[in-house]
Amino acid sequence: MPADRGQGPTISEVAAEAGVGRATAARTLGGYGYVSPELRARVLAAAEKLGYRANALARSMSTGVSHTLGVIVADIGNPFFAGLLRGISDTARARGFDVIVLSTYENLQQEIAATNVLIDKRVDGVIVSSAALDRDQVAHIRAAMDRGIPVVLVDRAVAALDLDAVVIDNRDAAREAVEVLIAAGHRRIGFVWGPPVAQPPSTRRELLAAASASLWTDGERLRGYLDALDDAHIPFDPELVMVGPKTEERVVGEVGRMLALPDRVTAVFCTETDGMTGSLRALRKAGLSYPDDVALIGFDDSAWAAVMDPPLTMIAQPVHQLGAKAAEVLLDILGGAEPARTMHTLRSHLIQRASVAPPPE
Amino acid sequence: MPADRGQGPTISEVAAEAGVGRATAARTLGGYGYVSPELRARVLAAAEKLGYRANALARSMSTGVSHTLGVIVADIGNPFFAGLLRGISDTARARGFDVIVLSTYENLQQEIAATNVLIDKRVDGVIVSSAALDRDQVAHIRAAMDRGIPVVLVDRAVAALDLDAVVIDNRDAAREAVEVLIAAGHRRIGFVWGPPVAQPPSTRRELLAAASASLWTDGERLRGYLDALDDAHIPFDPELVMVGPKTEERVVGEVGRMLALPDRVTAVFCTETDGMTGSLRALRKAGLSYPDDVALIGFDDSAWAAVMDPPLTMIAQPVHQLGAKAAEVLLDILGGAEPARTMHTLRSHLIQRASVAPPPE
DNA sequence: CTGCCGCGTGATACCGGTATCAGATCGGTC
DNA sequence: GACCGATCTGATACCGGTATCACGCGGCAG
Repeated sequence: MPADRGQGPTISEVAAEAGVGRATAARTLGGYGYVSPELRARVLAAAEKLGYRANALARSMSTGVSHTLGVIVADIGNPFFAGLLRGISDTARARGFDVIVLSTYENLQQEIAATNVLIDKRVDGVIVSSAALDRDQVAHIRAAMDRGIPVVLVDRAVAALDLDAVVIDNRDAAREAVEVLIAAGHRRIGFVWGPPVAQPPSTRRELLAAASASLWTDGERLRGYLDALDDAHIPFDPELVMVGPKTEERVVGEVGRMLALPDRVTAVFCTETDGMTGSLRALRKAGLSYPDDVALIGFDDSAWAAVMDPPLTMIAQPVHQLGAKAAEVLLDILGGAEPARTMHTLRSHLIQRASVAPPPE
Repeated sequence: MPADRGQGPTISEVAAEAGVGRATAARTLGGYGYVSPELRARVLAAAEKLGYRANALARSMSTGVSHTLGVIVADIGNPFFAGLLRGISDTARARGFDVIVLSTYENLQQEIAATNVLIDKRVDGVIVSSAALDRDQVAHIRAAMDRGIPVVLVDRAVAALDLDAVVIDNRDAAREAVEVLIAAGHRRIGFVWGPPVAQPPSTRRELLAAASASLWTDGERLRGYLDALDDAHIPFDPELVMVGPKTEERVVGEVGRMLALPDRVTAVFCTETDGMTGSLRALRKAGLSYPDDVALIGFDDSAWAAVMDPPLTMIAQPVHQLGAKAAEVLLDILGGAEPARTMHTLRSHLIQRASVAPPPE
C-alpha cells in the first residue's frame, strides 16, 4: 500500500483497478482523447468504486490554468462588497470558475500582499477594487499583468491604469441627488464625506486637488456635488464638507457642527451608508427631525432605508450586476476576447421616498 | 528560450541565473535545508532580479498542503455571513491561510457541489454553515472527512454530525428576548419566522417536529420562544407563528394577518433581519406604530437598528468572533490538535433600546 | 600517508495530472 | 498473403516545486 496521505485515489490507482493504462484512465476521466466504450465503462466503474476525484492542483500544474479568479476588495464584511462578491461568484461559478477573496481594509500594503498571494496561487484572472491612487501605487497590479494575469477593476477606476473598469455613474448619481435637494429649495447642503485630508481645504481648488488624490469614487461623488452647486449658482462653502477619517463616529460630530452653524445646513447628502446612519444620529442629538428640519439623501439603498419612518430617499447601486459584469468582462478576456480597456458604466437609480422636503420657513 | 506561458520565472531559471544547482536554489527560496551564505546571497539576488515568485500550486503538489481553507455559507451577500467570513479570513490570513468561498443559497445540491470543488482543490480544511438536516443529507461532509479533510461547522450545528461546531446560544437568546416581552406584559407574541412547512402545524407537537426537521438555528430559536412561553404559563397559539417560505414579502402578509386577528398580537419577535424589516412594513401598512401599539425585538443588530426612531431592541450576535473562532478551531486541528467534537457556544447579547413597551390599554 | 567523517552541493525521484508519440491491432485491398 | 493505413492504447516526458540521497571535498585522527 502506498503511503496514503489521505488525499483519495489517484488516476493510477483507478487505472490499475480497471486494468487499463494510466493514459487511458486519464483520457476517460479528463474527458479528452478517444477511449473505446468498453474501456471507458470499466474506467468509470473503477473511478466510481474508488470514489475518484481529480486533483485540481495537479491538473492546473500541467495545463497552466487554475479555473480560479482572485478578488481583492476593501472589506468583505461591508454589505456593498458582499453584494458585489455575490455577483462575481455567481457568474464565475456558472462558468466553472471559483473565487479566492482577499480584503485589504483600504491598506495598500495589504493590497500588494493580496496580489502576491493571487500570483502565487496562479489564479487565471483578478478583479480588484483598488485603493491605489496614482502612478507609483500600481506597481503590484502591473506586476500581475506582466505575468499575463488579466486584471479588471471594479467599483473604482484607477486613472494610472489603462484597464477595463466596471463602475457606476458616481458623478451623475451624486449630481442628481444634489439637484433633487436644490429643486426642493435647499442652498445649504452638507456633504458627507469628502477626502480624508487632515486640514479642511479652504478653497474649492484645494478641495478638488484633495479629491483627485483620494479614492476615485469619493472624488467623483464630490465632483457631482459641485456640479449641481455650480449649475444652480450656489457658492461652494468649505464648511459644509466633511473631511478626514471616515468613521460613523466622526460623522456625528461633523454633521453636528454643520447643524450648529449660524447659517446651518438644511440638507445633507451622504456618500456612504455609515454617513447616513451617522447623520441620523447627529440629527437626533440636535433634536432635529427629517425631512422638515433637514432633508436627507444617501448612497447605497437597503431594506432598512425603506422601513425608516419616514422612509429615506436613496441612491441604489446595481451591486449584483456590478459584480456580475466585472466577472463577465474578465471571463471573456480569459476566453480570448481582446480587453476593451474602457470604462463600463452601469446606471444607478435614485429612489425617491420621503426624506426630502423644502427647507424650513 | 522555453515556451513562456507567462507564469513568471521558475526555480530552475533562478538557479541557472545564479549559477547554482536547482536544489540549492530551491533550498534557499523554500527556506529549508542549509545553504552557504555566499550561494544564498547569489540565489536571492538572482530571484530578485528575475522577479521570482514561488508557484504555490507546485508546492502544494509536493507537500500535500495547500494553505487554503474552504468556506461554504448560505449566502455571501447576506450581512451576517459577510461578517462571519470576515472573521474567518482575518484569522486565517494571520496564520498564512487563504480562503475560497462558496455560496449555496440554502440548496443542498449546491452544497454538495461546493464540497466537491473544495475536495478537488485540495483545501486543507473546511468551514461550513450547512443546510443539511438529517443523517442522509450529510454524505458529502462525511466524504470530505473520509479524505482526511477536517471540517468545522459554524453558525449551524448538525445533529447527525459529530463535529466541532461554533455557534451562539440561539435558544437562550430567543428565550431572553421573549422573556423581556413577557415581562413588559405581553401575552400575544408573534414569532417570525418558523419552519418552512407548507401547512401551518395545528399542535405544538407538530410544530416542534417541523422545527427539528428544519435549520438548526431556526429550531433552536423556536424552542427558546416556547421555553419562555412555558415558563410564563402562556398557552401556545399556532396562529401566532409564521411558517412557510422565508421572504420579506411573506412576512408583511403574515404579520398583517396576526395584526388583524380578533385577539391580535401585541408583540413580534423576529429571528432574522428580513423578518424585522417585513414586520415594520406590516405595522405601517396597518397604521400601527411601535412600541405603543406593538412591541418589537429582532435578531442581528446593525447600525440601522440603532438609528431607527424609536431605536430597536435587538439581539446582537458576535459575528466576527463566530467566524474567528471557527477558523481558530479548524487551524488548531490542522496544527495537530485533536478535534474536540463539541459545541463551542458564544454568547449573544440583547441590546435594549426602545422598541418594547407594555401592551396597549 | 591513509582512512574516515561531516559538510555542503547537485542529481534525481517523487506529487498527480496532461499531452505527445510510438507501437499494437485490425480491417481492407491488391 | 503481404502491405498499408486507420484506430486505439499505453509508455513517457512534461508542469514546478520538495525531499532524499550520493558524491566531492576538506579536516582531523591514527
